[in-house]
Amino acid sequence: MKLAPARTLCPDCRLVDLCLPYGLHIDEVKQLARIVKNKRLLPPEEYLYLQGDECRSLYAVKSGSFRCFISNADGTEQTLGFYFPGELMGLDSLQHGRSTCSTVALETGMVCEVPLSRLNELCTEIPGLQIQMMRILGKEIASDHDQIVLLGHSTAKKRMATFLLMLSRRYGALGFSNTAFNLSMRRVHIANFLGLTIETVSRQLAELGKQGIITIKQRDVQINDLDLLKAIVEHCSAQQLYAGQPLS
Amino acid sequence: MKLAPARTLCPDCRLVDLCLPYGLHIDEVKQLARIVKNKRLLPPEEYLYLQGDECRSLYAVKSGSFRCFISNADGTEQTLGFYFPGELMGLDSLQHGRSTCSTVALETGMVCEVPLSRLNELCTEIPGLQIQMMRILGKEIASDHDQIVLLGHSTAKKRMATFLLMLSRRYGALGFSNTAFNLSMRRVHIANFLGLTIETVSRQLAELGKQGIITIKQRDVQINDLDLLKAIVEHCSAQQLYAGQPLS
DNA sequence: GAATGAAATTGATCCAGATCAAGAATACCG
DNA sequence: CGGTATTCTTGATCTGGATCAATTTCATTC
Repeated sequence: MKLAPARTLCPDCRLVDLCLPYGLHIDEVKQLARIVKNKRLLPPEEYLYLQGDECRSLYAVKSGSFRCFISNADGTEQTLGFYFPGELMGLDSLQHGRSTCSTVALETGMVCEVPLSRLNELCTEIPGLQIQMMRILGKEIASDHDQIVLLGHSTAKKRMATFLLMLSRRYGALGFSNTAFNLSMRRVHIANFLGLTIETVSRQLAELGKQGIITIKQRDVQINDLDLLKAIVEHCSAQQLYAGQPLS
Repeated sequence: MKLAPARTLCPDCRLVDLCLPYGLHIDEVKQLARIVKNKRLLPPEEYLYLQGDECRSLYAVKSGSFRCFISNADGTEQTLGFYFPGELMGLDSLQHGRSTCSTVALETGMVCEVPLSRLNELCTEIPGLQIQMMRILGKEIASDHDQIVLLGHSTAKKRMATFLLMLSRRYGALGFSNTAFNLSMRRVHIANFLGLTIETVSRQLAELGKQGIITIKQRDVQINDLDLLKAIVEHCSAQQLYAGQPLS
């Protein structure tokens, strides 16, 4: 998922309208580009930052995808989310200047580092940038809320369907197909994100496959019936949807 | 939980160091106080705003407590969190100017309304205020992450213990006792917040009572052994802690 | 292309917490 | 104060997803 060549600056970046500069005037974008430093290329499995690290920057995803997670005292992990191009990582460190989670590259990826001190200064000069920061933070909060609802109230099937639809929407927004994509994360990370075990993830994917709603081969996903997937999310269980008609 | 008389302005409010003005100079606090409007008194069960409402303000809790929740299509609710004095409600509406959740008073409470347009203006004039906003937003994100971890990975007992400790910490921070307090929410809201049923909440509380860790009578909670409660959260199940020694 | 190891699938069993079903305690109100 | 409606507790049973246990599939390396 490489969207832009490495040295592109914000004004020429394809992600300009999906990222921090959204809504800014061209000269404001140039100002912002001036404070962005250290574009960094990360190979798969490399950590961007670790839980507890001092963290005085935000990181925008330029290409690739990332996984953010919390390590518990008992050695287990909880995946908090996945990040795709145009999204801002490290927002939780705004609280104390220290990250409360770790972030790792799922595939080769590039990030743009935005030092917080410079960003704060620029926010006072460019009101639109401050508004956009608030929008991004509000969005992060709203999406965390969605995750809380998902983990608090849903069956395994609904969690799986919600996950696939979330990927579909985000890939679509980036200009990729919203019905055929490649999972950049392993089953264990999906399981971990959805509060399930890998066995359950595997079984749910298999069942969606048997019902013809998706076709899945390892990491390759093809969504055959987006509406049915949405129906699973809106109602509760897929069985109900099929009541009275034979499957497969 | 009435901390301050109704008409107190920010500079004289007891919550000044727990709320939005934290870290500001006295004249900056006065500037902030000038944009705060419509202190509103809400009786129990009254809604501050509804899911989907246009929402161009943030609301600081001055007294009382509030519950924030999302209503699902199937009629179920997910409680996202509880708000106590000094905390800021409505942060998710920063995304689109529309609230993604409903907020309701649990008991008689007072809120201070902070119009977003004025707040944004003031943030460009007072760098400390902008920093504080970022801190508050980062804190909200980090606490949502904690909730995701709790819902994704914990037994009923651990959820219950975590909940009690969270209340203990927050009441303590407000200057109240951190070992004896009154629950302002019903069992159903606790259940709903923790992704459990009321029956499970009731049973877990009863068991903590039998073990002598807490004493609970309806809404009155007395924590007898804070360390043991912490141990339940850090380890996994209380049974392990008691291995080998008779209970009660 | 065979050998090794990691990741994913599939099957069998188990259990924590949900659900169902009474009761008990408390609050509300005329 | 008694009657009614909520809210909470407690007990009995059930079940979705976890756990345990093989396989199978895929990726990597020589």
